[in-house]
Amino acid sequence: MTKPFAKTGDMTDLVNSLAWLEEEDGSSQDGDESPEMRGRHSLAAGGRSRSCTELGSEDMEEEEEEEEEDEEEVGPNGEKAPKRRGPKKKKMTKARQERFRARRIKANARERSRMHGLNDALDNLRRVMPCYSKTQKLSKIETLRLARNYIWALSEVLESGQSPESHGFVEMLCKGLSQPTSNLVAGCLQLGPSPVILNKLEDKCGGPGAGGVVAGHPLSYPSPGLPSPPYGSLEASHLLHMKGFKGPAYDNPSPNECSSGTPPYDGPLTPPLSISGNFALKQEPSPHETERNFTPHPSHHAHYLSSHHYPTSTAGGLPGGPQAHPLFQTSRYELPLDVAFDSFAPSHLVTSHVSTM
DNA sequence: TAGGCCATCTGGTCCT
DNA sequence: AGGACCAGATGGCCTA
Repeated sequence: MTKPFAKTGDMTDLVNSLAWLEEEDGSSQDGDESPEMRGRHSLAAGGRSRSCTELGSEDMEEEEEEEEEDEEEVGPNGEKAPKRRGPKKKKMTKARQERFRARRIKANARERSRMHGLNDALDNLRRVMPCYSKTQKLSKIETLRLARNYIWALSEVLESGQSPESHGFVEMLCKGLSQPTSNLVAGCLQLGPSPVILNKLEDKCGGPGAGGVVAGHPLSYPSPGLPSPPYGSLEASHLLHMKGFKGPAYDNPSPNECSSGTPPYDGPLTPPLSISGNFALKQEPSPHETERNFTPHPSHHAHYLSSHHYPTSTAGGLPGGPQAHPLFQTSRYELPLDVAFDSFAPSHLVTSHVSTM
């Protein structure tokens, strides 16, 4: 942080601050600093410089006051500058300084937890996005963009009966997204495990096989000189959604034709207004808990496999497509996927909404 | 090594 | 006075 120093630019302040810090340094910066933080700040220089500047600013504040007390500021040319208006700052006594410091520490902790809350919310949002992957997280900005597009696209589905399998749907999803994210979304929709989608795409692209789909599908968003991304996943709930969807212009013959392995949702219909209830289901445990409980869809395996390479380094793709990978046959996850995803699916909202229309 | 993304600290502002 | 929110600054990590 340079701001505080910019105030005075005096190195002696830094030295003083350092001295002050030496006394307090034992207790890191905040008493409740998380292990992560400790890790991040294990670099003494980084953490220390922050503390220094921070403390420095306080010390400087104090010194400034002392210096300015009852003195008229003198300009560079010796002329007297007008006295500073406004209420005089209170003298920074030691006690006041400590209180100030304590408040700052508390404020930092609050700010940290506030940001954690924000990030948790963002994570929850990621989980209901079409291309959720635990390992390949969308960036914050991309998550928000995709969310916006997703809402937009779903609205279109509801209002105009546009098929969620249509080009338009994917195009809406990808609007304004970065190339890699667009690729990811397109890849998800192309290579998701849902036979519905695969069949449709195969019809459109003429030719079975994921490779063909990727290569030839008009929805792919090719990076110049790079192959289309490859694998990704359509979040299972979204597949459910698509399966169950019966919009006005939806021509999917029957849900039974979709044999993705996930039965159509036939539980109690969620009223359209149960958004909160729906998301209440997703009051997922803290990230630490989800670490343990995570129940990936097969498509998540694809993501898991590809995540470390996505998006641009996946030059060759998986031979035979993600579904051919052994991991899809030997899942190490035991929870029944359907259950997990039924309770997981934000698609209930849309599905039930549509089905009651 | 540059650029993107992120977590954190910080001071300012507004509100209670 | 204190909390919430915000934006700027900074430095670390990762990837192309």
